[in-house]
Amino acid sequence: MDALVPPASAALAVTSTPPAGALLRWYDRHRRVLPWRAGPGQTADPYHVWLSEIMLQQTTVAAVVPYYRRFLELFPTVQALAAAGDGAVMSAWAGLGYYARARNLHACARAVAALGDFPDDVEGLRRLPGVGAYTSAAIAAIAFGRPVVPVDGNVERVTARLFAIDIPLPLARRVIGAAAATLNADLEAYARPSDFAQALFDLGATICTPRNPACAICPWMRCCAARAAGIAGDLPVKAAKAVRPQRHGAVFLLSDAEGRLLLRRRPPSGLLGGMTEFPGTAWRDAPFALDEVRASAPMAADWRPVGTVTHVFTHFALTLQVFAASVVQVAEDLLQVGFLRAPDAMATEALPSLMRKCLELPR
DNA sequence: GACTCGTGGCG
DNA sequence: TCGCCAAGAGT
Repeated sequence: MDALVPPASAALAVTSTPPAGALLRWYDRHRRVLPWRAGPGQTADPYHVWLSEIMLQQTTVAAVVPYYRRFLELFPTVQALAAAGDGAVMSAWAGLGYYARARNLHACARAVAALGDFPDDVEGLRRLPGVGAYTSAAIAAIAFGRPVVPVDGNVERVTARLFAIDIPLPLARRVIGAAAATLNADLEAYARPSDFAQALFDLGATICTPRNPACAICPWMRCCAARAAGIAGDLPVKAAKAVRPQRHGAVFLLSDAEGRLLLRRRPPSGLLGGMTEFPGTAWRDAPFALDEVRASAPMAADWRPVGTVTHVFTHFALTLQVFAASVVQVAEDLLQVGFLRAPDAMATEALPSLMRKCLELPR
């Protein structure tokens, strides 16, 4: 690769802005109906837009929808969310992943409640916890009609293809971002920032998809450089990913005479920060031998192996050996850091999916 | 810029 | 089966 002549230079010579009108007309006809989305010609509630945007970070629409509905039931307004307890918020978020989002969500709600309302421009929004470059632009465009183009994975992909930018990500971010920012130079886009942003999302989600893009029915097929070159499906180019290490651990399901289970709280930050878990060993590269496991158990008991749980995190895979035991009474000292919960109270605990898998093993 | 940080669905 | 992927942010 010749570093002095970036491959995108030729593509960027495509100076004509893609016609926003074609995309907007397509959007008016084919827009997705989503619970946080306002109807045609209506303006969405900033609280709804913000909540959905936080939930949608690195998360599919299908996964978000039930959580979004539940949050609105539990916390109908940003003030209600601000006034809620940490446990209620983390419990409602449990299973959705990336739990720093939930902690920042709560902090952000309190900040907005203190301000009185959401800031209505990019700069103000950008200062809120959990609101970065993308999300501030998305809320500003969708909820406040600011003429900005939020660059998420969809817009990144659409833009890389439109201009045939074949610089590998993440190096290509700046070039793609600069190209994306030109998309609303078109007056029709400038006049409908909210619809234009969401049209780009919908295009990326339903036509300009990562694999097998449906170029034949794309409203921008005539101005797409990648399509013309027959390489749409190959863009954007991504850097090779690191290998995912395999880690190991053991967890203990300890129940007392009343059937209550011993839980503990994880540290407030880091992996699964602030979430509930069953006590267990630290996680390490090597599997644990049985005698090691018994020495790590929270208290002496008749520990039975009940199975194995595998779980894949973003940067490592985890295999947990799960052990169960019943005792008449849980040792007093364990309740210094841990606590007991009845099985029917597990639904309202902030248990991450990893721990739910442990709980669901037949014992 | 490079890491960290979840989860479930899909080809 | 398994790697890839999803409306990224914080450090």
